[in-house]
Amino acid sequence: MSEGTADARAEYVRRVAAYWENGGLTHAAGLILGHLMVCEPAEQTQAELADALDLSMGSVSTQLRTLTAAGMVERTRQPGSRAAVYQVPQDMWIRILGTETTRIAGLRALADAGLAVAPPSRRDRIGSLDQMVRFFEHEWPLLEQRLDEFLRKEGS
Amino acid sequence: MSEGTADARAEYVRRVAAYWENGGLTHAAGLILGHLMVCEPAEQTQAELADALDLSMGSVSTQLRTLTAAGMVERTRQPGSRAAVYQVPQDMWIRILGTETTRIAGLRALADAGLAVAPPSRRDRIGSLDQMVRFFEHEWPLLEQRLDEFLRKEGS
DNA sequence: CTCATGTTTCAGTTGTATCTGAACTCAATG
DNA sequence: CATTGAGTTCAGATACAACTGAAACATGAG
Repeated sequence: MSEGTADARAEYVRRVAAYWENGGLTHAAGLILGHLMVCEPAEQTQAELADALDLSMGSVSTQLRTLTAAGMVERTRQPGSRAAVYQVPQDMWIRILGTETTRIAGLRALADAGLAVAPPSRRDRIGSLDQMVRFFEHEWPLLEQRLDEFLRKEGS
Repeated sequence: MSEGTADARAEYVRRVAAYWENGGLTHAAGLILGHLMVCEPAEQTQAELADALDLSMGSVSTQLRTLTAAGMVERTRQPGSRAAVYQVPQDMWIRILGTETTRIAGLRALADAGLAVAPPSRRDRIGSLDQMVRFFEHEWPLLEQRLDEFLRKEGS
């Protein structure tokens, strides 16, 4: 039965990896993320990850740096232990949603630059982009606010 | 001056392509999308796109199919003309936002599957994913509703 | 029905991202 | 201050996605 569970976990890890590959991560990064979602204990060393996922230390090192930079993994050093441990931060999703602001800003830049080069008589296309960006510039902060409230009410 | 404008447009097209490449599209698809944002007329044939962007007909054909499937480009056939023309639909952004629902559903599946394989004592990680998904399952439809209102008020 | 134009498909090429393994750096411990 | 284990870096191998060009296929016009 414990083997069955191990298989199920491995299968789950692959599913998570597949999901995130569509989201721009590499396969290895997805595997790490999936493993960190269900492993026991929650904190894992690079060696443990490499071993469990059958990846080289090099890959794990590189991907962990990417994931750490993206705020999807947290590195902590337990005092008195040489090895650093990695885990998914509790607020991973809040961090990810925070990056949406950057994407909206990118669209804002595209909309502004577009106005400058669009044929003067036919600005409807850029105009509709501008409209959409304005909507999100207004709504996204409100949504983040509601998320905060939601999480506070759930008491986590 | 008209050359300056042409250059500025080409530059803009590359910027749009760069933006969408981060969003998962290929370079060629991004170029097409960028061109269709500022070209005159707004409707373009495959041959015009291939010529303006220096792409092969094969690439254009393939990418247009992808973009059409994603709802980011619209194909129309003008009667009496053999060539089909392509353009960005006015409601492109609404269509794109509609696909978010699918992504949320994907996360829901991951959360549910995760509960089944997580170590019973340590469900906090999956729990926090589940929480986030619940939030968006509730909020996303409301956001789409507000978008509808917003667009109606702007009278487009 | 045949021709000409427009479009799709696909085998092959090219370019690039990813992974590995080995050499290297760093830091803690005896 | 030498040793050992952890982690990083990078050159080379591999795999894969994207693009091209040519050939097959469609469709409207004459």
